[in-house]
Amino acid sequence: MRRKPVVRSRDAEASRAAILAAARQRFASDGYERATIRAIAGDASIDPAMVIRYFGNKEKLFAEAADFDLRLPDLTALPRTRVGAALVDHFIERWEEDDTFMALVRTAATHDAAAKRVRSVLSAQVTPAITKLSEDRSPERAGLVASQLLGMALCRYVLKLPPLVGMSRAEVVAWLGPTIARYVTGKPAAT
Amino acid sequence: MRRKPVVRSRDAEASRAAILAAARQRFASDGYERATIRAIAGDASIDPAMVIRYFGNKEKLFAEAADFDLRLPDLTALPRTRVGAALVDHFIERWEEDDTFMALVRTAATHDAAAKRVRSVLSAQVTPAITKLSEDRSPERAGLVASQLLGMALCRYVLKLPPLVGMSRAEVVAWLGPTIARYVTGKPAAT
DNA sequence: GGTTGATGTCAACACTCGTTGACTTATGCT
DNA sequence: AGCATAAGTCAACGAGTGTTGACATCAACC
Repeated sequence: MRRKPVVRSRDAEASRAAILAAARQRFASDGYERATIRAIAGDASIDPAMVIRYFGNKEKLFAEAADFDLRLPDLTALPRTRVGAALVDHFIERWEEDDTFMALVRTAATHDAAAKRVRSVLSAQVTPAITKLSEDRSPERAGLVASQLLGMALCRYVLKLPPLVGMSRAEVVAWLGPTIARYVTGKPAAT
Repeated sequence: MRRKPVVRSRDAEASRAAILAAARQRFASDGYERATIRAIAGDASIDPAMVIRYFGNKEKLFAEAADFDLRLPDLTALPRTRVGAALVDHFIERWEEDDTFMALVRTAATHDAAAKRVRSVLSAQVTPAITKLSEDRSPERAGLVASQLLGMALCRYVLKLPPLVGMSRAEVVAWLGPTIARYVTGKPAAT
């Protein structure tokens, strides 16, 4: 057995991390197809062959790069009236601090594996959180919440619709808060 | 000058139309990169070279295939209470009957020209319609409407989130109607 | 019937992609 | 020092891409 070296001029872990970071950025800004292994390797100042060595193939690299956590807070601790705004605010914060999310949504539009991943995030993270807050139909409620939050993310950060880009975070929260609140605990309109 | 033939066994117009139809379907289901000219030509039973002959290049083919009209109805004729539901219903109908829309959104996620197109649809078609209904801040209102409608389209038709796919059209209208109504004529929450 | 111009076919181009395998270099151990 | 192994380099592969230009074919005119 070889001990872990103290000084590592050739550091596999560092290389892996550099590739992963570059991959996230490329997937986020270019989508799956245009984010080439060569470009990612170039950003990380690493040979393309190393990318394959460390991750097997492009699909697996994406899978690892797009593995992330929504980190939803405990919403039951909040007064009911704050739940909508809190969810929107948390989501925007999470979106803006982590490229992974954008990479996932951009890719999900054209790549099936990524779409599958989004579905599993919904059912594994969003739906359970909402189940604690509402009495019935949590899956539908979670889907509705996703439709508004992902829609805002798409329009504001991917499509960059000018009116939405120009809005402050507080404005977005003020507009979307009541919508999300109604989706979580309210009712649909009478037909 | 040569007259227009009555019987056309070799019909340029028909070929153009076939290419355009095939292109819309491919762009809609595969996105820009994966919708190859060869695949489109194959679907239309036409040589790939003809695609270039008729449309110049792939970019121009997409531009023509993704040129479409939201066909927003005159909303001022409706009672205020029906505006939200009417907008949602019209949007879903339009989405389901025309591949062009899906092609546009799928591609917009990774292709800049397509994103630009979506922005121009917003400012040229949605914002004017909403200006007639609201007293202030129509661009922001239009952006909010787009965020919810495109978000639903993305989640229901592209990502195929199961709870949303399982909902009936009437249910979607009942849930989203009040949201859209508030974005068009209501106010944000007090901070 | 022969000519002409539009329509369609074919093969090839230059390029980029993901991926592979043989090779070289550096590092930590004995 | 010498060795074993991990880390990194390099060139190439086969496949697929958009695009081009030379050639063939058909329909309408003289």
